[in-house]
Amino acid sequence: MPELPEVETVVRDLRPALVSRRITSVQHSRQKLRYPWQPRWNKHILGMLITAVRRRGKWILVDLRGNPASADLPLLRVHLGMTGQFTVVPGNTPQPDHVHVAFQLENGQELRFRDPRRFGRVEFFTHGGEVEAAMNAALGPEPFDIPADYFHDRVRNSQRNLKALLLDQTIIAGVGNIYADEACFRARLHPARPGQSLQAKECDRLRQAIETVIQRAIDRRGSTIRDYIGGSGLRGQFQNELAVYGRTGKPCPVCQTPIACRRLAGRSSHFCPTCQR
DNA sequence: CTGTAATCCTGCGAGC
DNA sequence: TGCTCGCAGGATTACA
Repeated sequence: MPELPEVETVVRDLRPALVSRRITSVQHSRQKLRYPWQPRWNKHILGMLITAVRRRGKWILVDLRGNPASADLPLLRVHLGMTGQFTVVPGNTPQPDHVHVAFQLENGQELRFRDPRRFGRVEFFTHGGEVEAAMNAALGPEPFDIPADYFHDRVRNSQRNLKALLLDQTIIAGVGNIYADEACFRARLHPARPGQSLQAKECDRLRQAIETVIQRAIDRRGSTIRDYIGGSGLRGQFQNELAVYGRTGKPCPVCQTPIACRRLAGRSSHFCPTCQR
């Protein structure tokens, strides 16, 4: 499940391969994504130059420049959903199943969006600035610079449990099920605790744990549980270092108590009943 | 303001 | 061995 570390890895892989490249053609499958690629976007994007590849939360942003350049800031916005893969390969690489959009580049490389479960999306906007402003308004800060007083306010004034708070993209952008569970474990906090039950010290421990877990996962190129691969097709490595996620019944790495699994905020939530209070 | 659940979808693994 | 079925969950929407 691509969360911030996985998306960041894709962006870092794609950036050197895409920036300063021109899009020479586009293909899309007839199979409909949840938010389908619109065929009318093809003629807009043809010949455009890729000027930057960025990330915000779990969103991938590809900045484009038309010829002639305009003030419109055309933008390609991609979300990997559950099983999305966004990779650059040589154009003659055989097409696997479930490739929904493919962009050919002038250097013979091909940018492919593949997504077996079709939860993902690839969208084009002629006026990217407005879209990005709206997106930013709906997203909380990145995990690396969560203001302590902001986090304190959002968490300690809420009756929602920690799991729900961490999954809420308007509070922090980029955390999903895996890293929410891992952050709670690292902070030694039970994911079912209501936000308002946290002491200031605990709240800060959680904020720190989120940052640390996300950073370490980025360092290991994310977690490949099943489908995730980076922008150059490589698997992640952080799945080998997960303490609780997907480890139901296995011993806690700290105290050996079997890891428990419960549904919280509609998601399976893994935690150590002994370490996490 | 909350929480819960349905929706989209395919592949996999548990269980029989 | 082969089949069915439940589950995995990011974001959005609906509804209690």
